[in-house]
Amino acid sequence: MQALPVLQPICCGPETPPLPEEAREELAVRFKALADPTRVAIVNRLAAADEVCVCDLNSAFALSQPTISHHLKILREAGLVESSRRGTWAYYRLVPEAIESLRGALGG
Amino acid sequence: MQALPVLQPICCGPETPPLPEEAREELAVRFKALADPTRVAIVNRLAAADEVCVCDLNSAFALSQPTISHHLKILREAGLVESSRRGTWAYYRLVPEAIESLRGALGG
DNA sequence: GGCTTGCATCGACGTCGATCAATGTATCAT
DNA sequence: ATGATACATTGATCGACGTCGATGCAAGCC
Repeated sequence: MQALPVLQPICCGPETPPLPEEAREELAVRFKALADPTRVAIVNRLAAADEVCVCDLNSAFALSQPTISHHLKILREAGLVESSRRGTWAYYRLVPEAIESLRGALGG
Repeated sequence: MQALPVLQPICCGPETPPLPEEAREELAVRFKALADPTRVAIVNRLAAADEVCVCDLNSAFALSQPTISHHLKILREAGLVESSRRGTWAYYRLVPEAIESLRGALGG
C-alpha cells in the first residue's frame, strides 16, 4: 500500500477528485485497528521493544487471554503487526511501513 | 493536547512505562473518529479546501442528511473539525493541531 | 503414552455504532 | 405572518464490536 494523501493533497483546486471508495475503506480499516484503547496500548508496547511475547501482553493487561488474542488478530489483519512462532511462544512486532503509511495519510 | 509518543518513544528500556489509561482513551477516541470510510472521505474533502459547507457534503455523499450530520458530530467531538454558522449555512474546517497530534502519536 | 503450557478459535452475550424517517429550530424570502 | 430552506436532534432498527468461558491444537516435559 502507498501512503494516501488524505490531508494536504498536492493540489487544492475547487474540484478536488474525491478519495476513491477503495482508499476510504483501506484507511478506515487501519484507523479502526487503532480505535480501541487496548490496541493503542498494545501498539505502544510493541513500539517500545523490537519484539514482544504474547505471554507478556497477557500479563500486562487485565483482560482474558482470548481477548488479547482477538485484538492481536485485528491488528494483524490490518497489517499493522506481524507474528512468528518460536517453539511454544508467539512473538509480535510492528510493521513500520504500515505505521508510516498512516502517518503519510495524515498529511505527508 | 500534546502529541503522545505511541510509537518510537524516546527511550526503549526493557521496562518501558505503560501508556497511561487516559492517554489510551484519548488516542482511541481520535482514531475512532477516522475509523469510518465516510468520515475519512469527509476529512479528505475538508483538507482539500479551507472550508466546506454542509450542503456540499450532503450532495457529495449518497447518504441522508442526518447521517452526514451524525458523522460531523463525531468528528467535532473528537476535536478533529470545527464549525461556524454564517446565515443559514454551516461551514466546517479541519483543526490542524488535532491532525498533527495524531501524526505525532504515530511516531514523531 | 499422558500431562502441562501457550496461543488460537468458537459461541454467546451485552453494548455500541451507522443508518434512516420524522421532528425540531433557526434563518431567509415573499 | 407564511412558507421554504439548511442543519441539528430524536427514536428506532440492525449489524458490528469487545469481552469472556469453553474448546481446540500444537509443543515441550514427565
